[in-house]
Amino acid sequence: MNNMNKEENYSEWYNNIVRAADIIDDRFPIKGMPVYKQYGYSIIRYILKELEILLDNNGFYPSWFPNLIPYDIFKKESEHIKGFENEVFYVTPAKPVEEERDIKYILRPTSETEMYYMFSLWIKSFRDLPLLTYMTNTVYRYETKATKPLIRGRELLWNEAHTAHRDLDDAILMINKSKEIYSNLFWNRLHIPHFWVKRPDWDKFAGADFTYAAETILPDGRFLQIGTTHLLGRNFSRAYDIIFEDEHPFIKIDKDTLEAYDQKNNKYLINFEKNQITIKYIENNEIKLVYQFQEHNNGDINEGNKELMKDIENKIKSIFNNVELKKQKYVWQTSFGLSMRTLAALISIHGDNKGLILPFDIAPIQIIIIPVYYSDEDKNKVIDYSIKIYNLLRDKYRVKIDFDDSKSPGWKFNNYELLGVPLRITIGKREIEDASITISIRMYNEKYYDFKADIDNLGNTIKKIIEIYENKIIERAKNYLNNKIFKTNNVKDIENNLNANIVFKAPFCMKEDCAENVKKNYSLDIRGTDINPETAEGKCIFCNNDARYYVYIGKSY
RNA sequence: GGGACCGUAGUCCAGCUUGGAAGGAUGUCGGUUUGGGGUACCGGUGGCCCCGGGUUCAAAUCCCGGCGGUCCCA
Repeated sequence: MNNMNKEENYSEWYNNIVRAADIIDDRFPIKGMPVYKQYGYSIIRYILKELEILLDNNGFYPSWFPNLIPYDIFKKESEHIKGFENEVFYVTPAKPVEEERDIKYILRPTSETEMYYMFSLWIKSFRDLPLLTYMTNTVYRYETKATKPLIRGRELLWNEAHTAHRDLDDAILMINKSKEIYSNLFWNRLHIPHFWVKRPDWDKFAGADFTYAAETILPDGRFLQIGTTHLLGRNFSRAYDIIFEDEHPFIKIDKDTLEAYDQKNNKYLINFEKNQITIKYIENNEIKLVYQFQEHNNGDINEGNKELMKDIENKIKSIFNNVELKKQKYVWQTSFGLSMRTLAALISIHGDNKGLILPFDIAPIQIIIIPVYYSDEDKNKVIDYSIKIYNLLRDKYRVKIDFDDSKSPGWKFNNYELLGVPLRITIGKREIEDASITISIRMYNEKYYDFKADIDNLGNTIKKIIEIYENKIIERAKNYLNNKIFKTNNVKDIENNLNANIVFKAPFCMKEDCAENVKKNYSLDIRGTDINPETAEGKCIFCNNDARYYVYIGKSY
């Protein structure tokens, strides 16, 4: 290993550790397509398993769609193709490509298009909704820039979830649910500090109405997106004809009719705002919200209350002449994904100069038993005793004894530290003599911390020690972001800290050309606003236009 | 999109400027030793010097093209 100093040179440390700890082997001769080795792939499987259990518990079911997508199906949604067409791998069946029409298939860069083609065949009734499915798979994007194992590659191992809903409200609930699921995984299982931002419009997923992203910050002060969730609205259902017949019709009233009606009748309160039309109905001197339609609806009005709906349906029909009642509706959709960048974040944030540090649940080896002996006579006793301990633990934990005679105990200590094994049990003459064991905890940048324990109450002792171990990781994770975000109202603070390995939070105008200037002048990205935005009373620190919110600004992967 | 640097044993690298017998460390294998924080020593093993073309009596070395990688800037 060249450099294992995380503080000194994070990038080099990272590249070294993913190789040394047997996560990946990137000598496979295609750029951005490393081989996942047994130890790394095991960790990945434990992470994905935790995620899949969470999805299953929330009503999702797994599915598999082919790796190839017919080119003409891929091309249906115009915004989507704009975002991806320059980075897809084209596949042709044993024939040289001369023109575009020779391209038959693409390797999926993400699965919206192929899945939604099928959704349109599957979804016929409101009873088919919501449709919730996920797929753990690989997708392919022809990255031309620098690739980095697990962070940016041409083959991307991830889990993508796709949903279809009756209405906007239900889709929004799913967006929130997806954030909960991901944050649950990040905080409770993996202890990865993160926060959610809303991407600026110019940076949202191609084909989405909006995109939320879970961001963390790596030790070098750059953002790493570890999860995203998109409100797809009805952009894809329109392109792929995902239409269902609903219980109630929606009511299409043209704007002129509504406005004319509003002026001569005060029974219905019809309110036009910037992006929203609200219709309220007065009954028994009570004002009830009847319809609300936002820009997503694009002229269609969603029902609120079911019973009221039928009633209103008839009333509206009797009042307006040119009202159109339709039960055929386009579904509302969301999609969200979580890639093995999660593992990159886990390695980068928890790891130290000795190697990996893994949350207990996802460690491929949770407890390593290392026998220590000086003579053949001792050896037999020590190994018998080790097997005895192993048998006490094997049902509950992933435990392993290292019998390898060709490596010294010291070598093994260092090796399992590198692999991030949480607990180590050392067994030698001393332990046999007083029927004890020595349990040690993997510590951040320090030697293992030793505990002496009796065999009698081993189960409980181990449980307590696991708790100590986990709490140490959680404690560090909680404090991790404290010094990484610099909140400021002064552009000088940014200029003076461009090389400080931190990100900034500052009032920003949300204009794309201003963001382009920031990129040009400082090489910083406008990453997005908090999910619950922090109001800024003032001016954009870059262009001095009005700024409504604080946004996150920094370098990113 | 623009630029800089790099590719030599499984790994990390020296050699290239000034063309002339492919080197070291590490790993790996055999052995002795050692073992509670990467034991030490001895012996062996391992190379289409990234690929293709060119210049030359002669190319790891110089030139052109490609492939692969690292980093910086937009």
